[in-house]
Amino acid sequence: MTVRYGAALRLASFVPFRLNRLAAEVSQHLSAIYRGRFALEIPEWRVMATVGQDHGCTAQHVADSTRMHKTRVSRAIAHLIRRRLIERVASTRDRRERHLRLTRSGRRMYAQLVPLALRRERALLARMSASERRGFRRGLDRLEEFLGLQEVRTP
Amino acid sequence: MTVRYGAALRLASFVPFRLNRLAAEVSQHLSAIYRGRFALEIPEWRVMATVGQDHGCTAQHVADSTRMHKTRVSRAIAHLIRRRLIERVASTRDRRERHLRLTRSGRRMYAQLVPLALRRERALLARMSASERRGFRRGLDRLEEFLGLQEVRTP
DNA sequence: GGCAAACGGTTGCACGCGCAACTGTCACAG
DNA sequence: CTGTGACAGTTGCGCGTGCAACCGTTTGCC
Repeated sequence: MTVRYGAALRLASFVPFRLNRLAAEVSQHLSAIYRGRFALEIPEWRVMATVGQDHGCTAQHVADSTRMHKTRVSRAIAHLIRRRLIERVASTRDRRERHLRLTRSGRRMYAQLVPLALRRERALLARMSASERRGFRRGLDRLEEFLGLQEVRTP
Repeated sequence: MTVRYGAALRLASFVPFRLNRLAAEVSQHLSAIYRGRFALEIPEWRVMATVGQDHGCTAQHVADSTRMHKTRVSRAIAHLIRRRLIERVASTRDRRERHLRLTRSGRRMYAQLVPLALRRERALLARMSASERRGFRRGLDRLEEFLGLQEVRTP
C-alpha cells in the first residue's frame, strides 16, 4: 500500500517531538527544585541518584545507565567530590576504575532527595487512571526495548 | 496511608528520568539523519517543521509551540534565511512581528523531510500493538495536559 | 614476555545555549 | 498626543557541553 502525497506531519502528535518537549518541560521543573533545594545541577542530580542506588559503581556505569556523555559525568563527579557528597575509592582489581560512594552528608541529601522526586513523579502521573499509567509505562518499556535502553546490570 | 522509610528511588522506572533518556536517544538518532541528509541542526529542523505546518506563523509562535527559547528560535531562523529555506515578510497589522514562510527550495526540502520523519516514527512505535500505541499516546496526552502543553492555536 | 588495541577517566578547545539587556513597535491611560 | 508598560525579535556575554586527544592501566595475541 503506497500513500500518494504522504501523510502530513503534525508536530503536536509526532512522538519524537512530544517526547522532547515533555522531557524538557519535566526536566526544567525538577531542575528548578534540585537547584533551589540542594544546589544540584541536572548531571549532578543524576550521579547522586545513580550512586545512591548502585553503591560502589564506577563513572563508566553512571554514564552507561544514564546515557550521559562520560565527560559530563566526570565533571559532575568532580563537583560532588569537591562538595564532599560522594567519595571515590580505587578499585583493587582494576586500577583504572574507581568506585563511587555517597559520603555521610551525601546520604543525608539523598534521603531528602528521594521522597521529593517520588512525590513529583506522583503529581506528574496524577491525571492518569491506574490502567492508563500501566499502559503508558508499557509504552515506555517498548520504546526502551527498541532503542536498546534495557537496564544496565548493576556492577 | 503513610509509607515509613519511603519507597526507594529506582531510576530505571522513574518516569522523568525515562522520559529524558528516551528523548535524548530519539533526538540523537533523528538529528544524525537531519544533519547528514539536510545539514539541519535540531532547532532548525523544528523551525522547518513548524513553519511547514503553520505557514505564515511568527518566531514567537514557533517558540511557543516548540517550547524552545526565543533566542534559539531567532538564531535558527537566521540560519535558515541565510540558506534561503525560509523567508520573512513584515506583518502589515503589527510591524513588530514578521511572518515566516518556506521558500520554493524550503518546500522541496520539507517534502523530503516529512516522509522520513514519519517513517522513523513508525519504526519507533513498531514494537507496540495498536492498543499499546493508543494507551501510550493517551499517557502523553495526560502528561501534556498536566504540564499545560496543550496545542498552541495556530495563528 | 612484549607489543598493540581497548578501556576508565580527565582535560583543552570550540561552539551552542540561556540570560539579560537592548531596539523598535504597539496598546492603553490620562 | 504623550508617556509607560508590554511585546516581537536580536545580540553580547558567560558557561556548560561534546569532541578529540590524552594518560595510565589492562587485556589479548603471537
